[in-house]
Amino acid sequence: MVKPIELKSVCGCCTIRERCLPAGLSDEEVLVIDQYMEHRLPVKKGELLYSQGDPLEALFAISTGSFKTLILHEDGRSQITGFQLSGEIMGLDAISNERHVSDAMALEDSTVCKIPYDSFEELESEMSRLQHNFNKTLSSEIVKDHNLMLLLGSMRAEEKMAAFLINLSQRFHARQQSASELVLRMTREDMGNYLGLKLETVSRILSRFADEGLISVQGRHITLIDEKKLHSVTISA
Amino acid sequence: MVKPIELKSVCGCCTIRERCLPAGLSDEEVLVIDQYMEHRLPVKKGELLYSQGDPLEALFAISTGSFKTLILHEDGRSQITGFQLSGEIMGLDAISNERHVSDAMALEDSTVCKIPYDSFEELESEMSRLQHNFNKTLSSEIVKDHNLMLLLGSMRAEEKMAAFLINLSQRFHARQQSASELVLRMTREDMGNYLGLKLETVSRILSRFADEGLISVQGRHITLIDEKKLHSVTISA
DNA sequence: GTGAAATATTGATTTAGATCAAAGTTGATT
DNA sequence: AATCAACTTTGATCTAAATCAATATTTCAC
Repeated sequence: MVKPIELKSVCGCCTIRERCLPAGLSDEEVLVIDQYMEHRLPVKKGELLYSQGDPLEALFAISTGSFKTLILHEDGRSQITGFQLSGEIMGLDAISNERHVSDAMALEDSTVCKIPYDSFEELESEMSRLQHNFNKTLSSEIVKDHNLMLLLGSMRAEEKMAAFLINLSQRFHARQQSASELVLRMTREDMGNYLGLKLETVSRILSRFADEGLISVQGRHITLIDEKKLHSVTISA
Repeated sequence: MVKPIELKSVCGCCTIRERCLPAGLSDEEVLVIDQYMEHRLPVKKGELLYSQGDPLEALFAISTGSFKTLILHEDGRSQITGFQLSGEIMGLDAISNERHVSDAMALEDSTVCKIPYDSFEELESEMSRLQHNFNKTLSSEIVKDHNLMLLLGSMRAEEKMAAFLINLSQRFHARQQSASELVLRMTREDMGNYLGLKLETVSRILSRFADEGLISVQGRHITLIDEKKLHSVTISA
């Protein structure tokens, strides 16, 4: 009889291991991290994983599904700061003052892996590779945010929409999903909020792109038809 | 004769020590970090500390003066991602893929302290307090960026300008400078770029604020007169 | 100190996207 | 399968900010 190896390691056998926090770690290291985590907790569509003001207890990695994160202004306005897909880490903005400053809402029925932040910092000091990864994770978030600032600050509506679709396409592709058949999980209003546009503008521009043969639109199912042309929209008025 | 103590520790005696990377570290720890740094390197107004594409060699802390950081889009557009003051760390976005993705330009004659990134990561694994601080530093940058997204995505021009002035005022105040007498080091165009506005709009709104008695404007010297009213501009149309 | 270049202000006009409004469409729930 | 609520599309109109344009002012190099 063959002896089962590492039955206990959930991360070790996870299909997204190399696109998640344990990327590049040894099996032994992953096994250690594993012990501190809660794996694949279900979150129903529309549920909040955490909200503004909650004390930081843990970081979350998306196992399956997707989320939106948003911050609230005192006058009631909100800004969606990102749409997160599998392998992406949520809660990073809470490290700053040990309280969440954003809400994280599931866009579909999802599962997340949870690691207490205290444990995480301990593991970090024991595994320099984990520390290195985490610095990169945080830095990538900053780069991503800066790119969104460029989009929000200087792009026109069509350019924003094209950039958004291309970005989603690339991220789906990295997850072995189709790069051209996009199933959007967010509303037109969410897209607009994220891009600094009104929902009507989002709708109009999707229709226009469809008229021009760049994409086809059936509700939230969008097919990229001419990705090259779509890309050219993002770099020229 | 009195024996001088810790003559070698530059950070140890630095007036901004507690608002900089060594915040909260022991004198011994600071002394260690000190050995790896180059202190108070001068950077002339208009000079680039690093630019997009440069390999990440070091992180920089501003000792005196100020900088703007900006990213460039392939079509020539740019977005200023921040204005940095003393004690703030620059180069964080380069950790992600070990290359700078932004330019950092001195807005006035300035001095910076430089720490090689390799050394920094080693120090981090030896000093858990430093690691903790650095996680917070990176997270704060993310929070700051998210707030700018809210501004760029959903605020009107007047609200943006008011929020900008209040933010600068607070940061000057934290540095023992006047919270009401602001000496701006950036052009109207820089402000506009940062806020997603054109320079004419920046100029007009400053004039309007002055007409309404909220501020007074003499070129780049701006005095906040009615800060309460100014704040109310940021939370209501 | 002088002149040129860079920066800032103000006015007139235009326009991209917001707002207001009215149907459609989708999908969840009973 | 019917119903209701949430979401989406499309049209007409409005408006905040951009653009175009003309001076004014500041700054810096010589």
